[in-house]
Amino acid sequence: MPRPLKMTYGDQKPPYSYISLTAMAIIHSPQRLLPLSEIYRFIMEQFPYYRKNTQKWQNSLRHNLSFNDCFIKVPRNVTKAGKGSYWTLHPMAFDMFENGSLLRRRKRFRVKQLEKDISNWKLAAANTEMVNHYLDDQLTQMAFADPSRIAGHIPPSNYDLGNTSSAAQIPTYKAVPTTVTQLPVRPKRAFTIESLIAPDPEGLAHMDYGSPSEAKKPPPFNLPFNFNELAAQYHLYFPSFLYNSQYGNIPCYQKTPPLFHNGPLPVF
DNA sequence: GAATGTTTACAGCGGG
DNA sequence: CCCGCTGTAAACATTC
Repeated sequence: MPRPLKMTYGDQKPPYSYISLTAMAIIHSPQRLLPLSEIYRFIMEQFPYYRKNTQKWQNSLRHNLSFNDCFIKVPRNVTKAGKGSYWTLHPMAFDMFENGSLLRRRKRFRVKQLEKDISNWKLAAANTEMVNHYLDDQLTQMAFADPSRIAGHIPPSNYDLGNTSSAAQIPTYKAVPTTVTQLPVRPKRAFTIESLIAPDPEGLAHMDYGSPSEAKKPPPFNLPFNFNELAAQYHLYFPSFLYNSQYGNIPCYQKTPPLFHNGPLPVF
């Protein structure tokens, strides 16, 4: 029986791990994307315990950001100077916590190395098409050099959170034009004819995911913190962007707004 | 120099 | 007892 959580902790240490605290901060930011300093600030504002001994716990927190695959470093826009990167949550990291509780993770979230590489490359490439094409070339060369190294690492289609097609994407090692498909997320529904043909619930059918100016507001911050609830919302805010590469559909672990559209690149 | 990020090491704890 | 998760410390590199 889990210990009931209080709504405030005063100067007492809250029962959340650094991973949980960081996840809270990120999810409660309007863009689900925060620089390190803002993560610190959120934690200090919400939990007075962390207003002291800042050197110690901030070192631990940085260690967690680097060490855990569930956090993704997003490079700053190259045209926007500033120190440090932005951090976000890996979209597939949401089932880490038991019953939505942030007290202790069920299982550490890990990403296979090559998948991590692809993800990081895409993020690193987000700011310039030129870099993006360069990295595609690198992947192509890698695949030609040693296809077996790629094959076992291609994410299955269930990484596409909004797509109902089931066929896993098989890498073909054939150069194809690079395009990006943005798929709006449709909420899961019962597998019945009536349910499947019914229109999306009001407010979801016409949701615009793509406009930078319409960054969705974060949900209000309340304790105890229900991770599952917010995770569900997170996927509404961040539909999966499938990157149609020569290896099949690779998810782009990117935040809204979509970074590979034709308009001006967003400035973080 | 300070902030940020990476890595290694180790200890405590709980579960299997 | 082993293993995995977490917290802590520390060294070091990078960037502004």
